[in-house]
Amino acid sequence: MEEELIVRPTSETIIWDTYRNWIKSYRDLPILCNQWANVVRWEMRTRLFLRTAEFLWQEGHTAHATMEEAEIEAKKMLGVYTEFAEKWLAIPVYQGVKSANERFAGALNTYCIEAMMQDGKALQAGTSHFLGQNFAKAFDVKFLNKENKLEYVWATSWGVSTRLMGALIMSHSDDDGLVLPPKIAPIQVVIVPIYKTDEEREKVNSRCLEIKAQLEAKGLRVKYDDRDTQKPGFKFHEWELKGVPVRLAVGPRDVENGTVELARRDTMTKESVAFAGIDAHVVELMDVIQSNLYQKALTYRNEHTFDVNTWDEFKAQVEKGGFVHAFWDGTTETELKIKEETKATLRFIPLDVKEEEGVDVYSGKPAKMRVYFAKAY
RNA sequence: CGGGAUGUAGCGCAGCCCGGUAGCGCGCUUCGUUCGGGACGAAGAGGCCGCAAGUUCGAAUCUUGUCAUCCCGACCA
Repeated sequence: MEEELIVRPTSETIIWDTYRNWIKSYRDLPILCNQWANVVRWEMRTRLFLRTAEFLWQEGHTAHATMEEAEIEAKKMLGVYTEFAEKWLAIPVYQGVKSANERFAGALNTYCIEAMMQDGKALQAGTSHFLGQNFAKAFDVKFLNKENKLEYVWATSWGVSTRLMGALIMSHSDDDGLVLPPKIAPIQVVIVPIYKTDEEREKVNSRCLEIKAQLEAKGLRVKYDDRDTQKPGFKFHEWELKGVPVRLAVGPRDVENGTVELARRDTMTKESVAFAGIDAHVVELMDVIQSNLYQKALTYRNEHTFDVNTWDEFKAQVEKGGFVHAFWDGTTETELKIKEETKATLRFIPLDVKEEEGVDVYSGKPAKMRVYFAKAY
């Protein structure tokens, strides 16, 4: 091949090989490279969307002159991911730090956001690593600082992947299909006309077009399903399956009465609303649905997070699913034993963990904090 | 990689044990009646039975090989 093809599990080696050539002075710092790339992993067992042998992800790599600056960057990106998950995908996440055992190889700290799926299993939704000077040393990336001294750079890397699509699906969907938060729904509103005769169709059609124009003027993404080949009931189910947040149905009676039938995907409720002011009503509803989905997922997550104090409780709860919040003595040994006996992994140490006195739920040794365990994807 | 299973019409499956030249549901086509929550009736179209050998008068069915897919088993997005 003329072009070099690189198959990789992550791009650190490519990036750092390049950084060595790019970074010479403190004036070259900080530096940030962001890319979307396909990466491959050897997976014993794959899982659609959540664990695939090849996946598309976004990865960022930064290098800094100081440790502080790199730490701030790593946490900043965790914040960006948190905001995206919660505000856009409506998926509540816990922010945490991985234990030494779960840490990314080569990182000093691995920050993560962890979500709870509807089946009670945890899912890591994104990570941000504080790499310290490890990669700089491994790839010999040094710079001259203001004092004219040679120093290794401090680094971070962070990423999210198409796994987020799996998280989205598993967080909100129900037996009727996909449920999409308005902010990311490709179609936010679908309009379905109802008619029997050509005459009715004519009337209903112009009303629907009117509504569509009004909604689009407000910046909404609207689909007018005027297919004459499918009947209304069929269309209702089809758009529900695809997760469209709001459906408007307009029939002869509505045109007559100046109303529109409005159905919400998140609550599966229907109501008759006035045609006048429908645009403002729907715009407002987008926010209502967005926050309702988040709230629902948050309630679910909270109801599936349990404080546990004994080993028996621990085992029983892990079996049932959810996050288990328990004292940990801080050793890898205990962490591995717990995993061996329950298949639960230490998901994270909360970012805002508070020190408190306790005894480890497994070893009975003194513990200084509670951490989160769960079975995970 | 280890264990288990499955490949038959566009999709989901039955038939295989007890060989006789393939059937059901959905979907598709036509006509009529329907049309505010996945319509109904009637008539149709559609299949080298994963692939290759073998046994047999005859193979979707038995034998062997081969390919593919799925599920289960300790992971680092």
